[in-house]
Amino acid sequence: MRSHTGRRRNDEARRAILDAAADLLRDGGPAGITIDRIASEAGVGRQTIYRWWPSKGAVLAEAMTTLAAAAVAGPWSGTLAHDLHTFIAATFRAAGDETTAGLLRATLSEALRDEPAASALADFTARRREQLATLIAKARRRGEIGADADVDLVVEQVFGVLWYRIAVTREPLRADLADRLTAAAMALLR
Amino acid sequence: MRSHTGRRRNDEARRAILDAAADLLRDGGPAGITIDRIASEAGVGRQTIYRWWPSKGAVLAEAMTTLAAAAVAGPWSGTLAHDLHTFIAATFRAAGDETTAGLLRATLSEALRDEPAASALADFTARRREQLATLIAKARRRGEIGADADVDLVVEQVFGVLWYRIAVTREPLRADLADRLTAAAMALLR
Amino acid sequence: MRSHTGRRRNDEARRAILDAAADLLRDGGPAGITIDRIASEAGVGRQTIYRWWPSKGAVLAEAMTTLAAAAVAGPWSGTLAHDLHTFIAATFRAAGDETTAGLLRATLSEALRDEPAASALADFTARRREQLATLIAKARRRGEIGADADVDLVVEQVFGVLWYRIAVTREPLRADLADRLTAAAMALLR
Amino acid sequence: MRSHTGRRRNDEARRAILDAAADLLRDGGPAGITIDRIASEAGVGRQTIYRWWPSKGAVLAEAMTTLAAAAVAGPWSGTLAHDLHTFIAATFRAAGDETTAGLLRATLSEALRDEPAASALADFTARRREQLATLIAKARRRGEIGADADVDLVVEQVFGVLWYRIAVTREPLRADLADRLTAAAMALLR
DNA sequence: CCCTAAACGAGACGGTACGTCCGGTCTTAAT
DNA sequence: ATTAAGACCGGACGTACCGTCTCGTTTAGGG
Repeated sequence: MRSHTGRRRNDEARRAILDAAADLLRDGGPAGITIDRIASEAGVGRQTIYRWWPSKGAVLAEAMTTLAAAAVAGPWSGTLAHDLHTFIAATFRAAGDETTAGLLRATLSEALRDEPAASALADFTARRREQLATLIAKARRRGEIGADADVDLVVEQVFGVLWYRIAVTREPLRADLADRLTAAAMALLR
Repeated sequence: MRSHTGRRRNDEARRAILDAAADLLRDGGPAGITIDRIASEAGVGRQTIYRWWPSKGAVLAEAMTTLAAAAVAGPWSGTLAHDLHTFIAATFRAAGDETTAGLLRATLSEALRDEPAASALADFTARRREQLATLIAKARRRGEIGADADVDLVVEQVFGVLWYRIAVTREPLRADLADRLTAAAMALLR
Repeated sequence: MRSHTGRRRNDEARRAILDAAADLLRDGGPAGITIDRIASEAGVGRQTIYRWWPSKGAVLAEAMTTLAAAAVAGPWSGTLAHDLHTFIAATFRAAGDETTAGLLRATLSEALRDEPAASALADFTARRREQLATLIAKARRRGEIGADADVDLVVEQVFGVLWYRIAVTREPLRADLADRLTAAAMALLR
Repeated sequence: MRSHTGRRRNDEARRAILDAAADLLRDGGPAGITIDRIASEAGVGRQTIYRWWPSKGAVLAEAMTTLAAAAVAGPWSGTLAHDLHTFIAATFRAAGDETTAGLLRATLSEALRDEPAASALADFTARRREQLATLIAKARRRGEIGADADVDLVVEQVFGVLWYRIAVTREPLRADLADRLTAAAMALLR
């Protein structure tokens, strides 16, 4: 039994909801996710979900963000080729996990039809792109790459391939794909 | 009023359904699409849809395929750099059209939760990848590119960036993006 | 399993709904009645109820009318004293049955907060008053009662006492009450 | 602003709650009454209501009792015909007021589905019946009426007609109805 | 030429999920 | 200890869709 927190938001309930969303995705796939099921799995009233999130997609997006935030790469060596590979490989490894992949798919599916989910997903992905862009920008400041390299395109290629596999082809994200993408990125950045 | 065709499939009804799906997408976005609305917009009984398509996603996928099939590139010059640009630019131009983009989004959203839609989308995208791969393979046979070029990766990068923009960031697909992608692809293939 | 009737209203479903409402009242009292429970007890989708009745109260009112219509009095002797007693006794006997009484209470409770139920109840009770008034009017035409007798008041007294016991005091409707009411009515009409 | 009374029950809050219940009834009818609304209209926490009343119906019943207690009849002349008319006319006048009528309806509606409200209503109506019965009993002791008069039935007829109009037909309680009822009662009592 | 078979528009049906509203319980922080 | 505030769990409400079904109509094409 969860203990009441009076007129403050109950953080245990919040975590129970996010966990329940992730659990249900792992078991039933994105189709079987409903607010009802999340609520009953979390032992929570439906209203408690609607009090804090505007829609199902927003819950999924937050669950996804939480899970993905756990998967940070590093440590950084200071060499672009190496750090790029570290970043891409870690990203692909995390996204390749079936629970996370399911979460990404379900969030994307909601985002495609629900505005709050769309902006939550946009925030999340923008932050990820920025991380990668920052990594490359540092290398540029170190003089490792040319001033005219199309950094934004490389960034979009990396995440483009990631999401294309996750959402469209559902091919597994194997480690060698990260290697090949890193090689291509280095070739383009010089 | 549409005329009855007795015990043969009524092709006018088929087209009316696909048109209605596209129209509804244009007006209301992917969220507002329902079988009911497609049926009543097309002046068709719901059963007529279920008789010929297994699910809403399959209707959307066919509507998308029909629309996308109209947008063929060419003519081919026989030079990779030029033909690649022709292909990518035509593809991006077609996908950049708001009706088509909505159709892609809606189909993807359905495909993420519905098996028939998923395989229809997989077929469609596989065919597109194959077209691009064939284009490049011809250039390889002509000796324009190295034998060890990572053709599949280039193909995935092109469509990855396309779908990433369509589905995730919703940034417009401007012509210069096609240029930059072509340049990057040529750099990787050379 | 109930058989489909295509695009015609399914009368078996209608009866199942009314029966379910009556059954639930018998078992659980007016508090435990919900549209959900009626639907699942009747083996019916909730929408099927909303398609044909504007509110829960309207369902209850129809169930009540159906049940009450079954309880007709008679035969008529042509003597006011006797026929009045027949009518009142039959009415009280029917209303005294616990299922019917529960239905009357539940309908009244809904009618007090829901317009469709209120007008359904008003119709039903108006018809009942009219039956009694007609009975007395015939006796007047036969010269059994005075021309200046306050017939409407007698009618209201009879049904007033009935509903007062049903709704307010919940005292049982015993047979001797019908006798006493008949005697009082005859005294006022004579 | 209401002043705190520390660890003693705040009687101003009590009155605010009863007033709020009556106000909401006047404005929105019995359907729109909720504990939430009563609380916020009274500027009171919900728990303060539950601390002192077992249910919404009990609040309504107390509000009703309070309002009805204000409407006392009299003065008494000592003649049955006159005093009976005084009582009935005052009762009907009070119940004919729309706020009071709404309160009676709402209380009855709750009483039909909620035990505490039912017994509060039973108490209230029993007290009213007793008042009328006492009035008639005094006349009997004075020898104004026969020893075998069916006093209880007359009492039930008076309140039966009152509640029947309030709850079932919603016809207005006009003054002439009180006159006719008094005449009928006198005729039955002799 | 008729008669059966299939396709069609229509819409009722059994279900499931939605998002809202309310009831009754609990805790906090202020008085 | 009582109060205002408000989060919490539970559950009913009325709506929107889904996918299935049957009806009555229309035409095609085989006997």
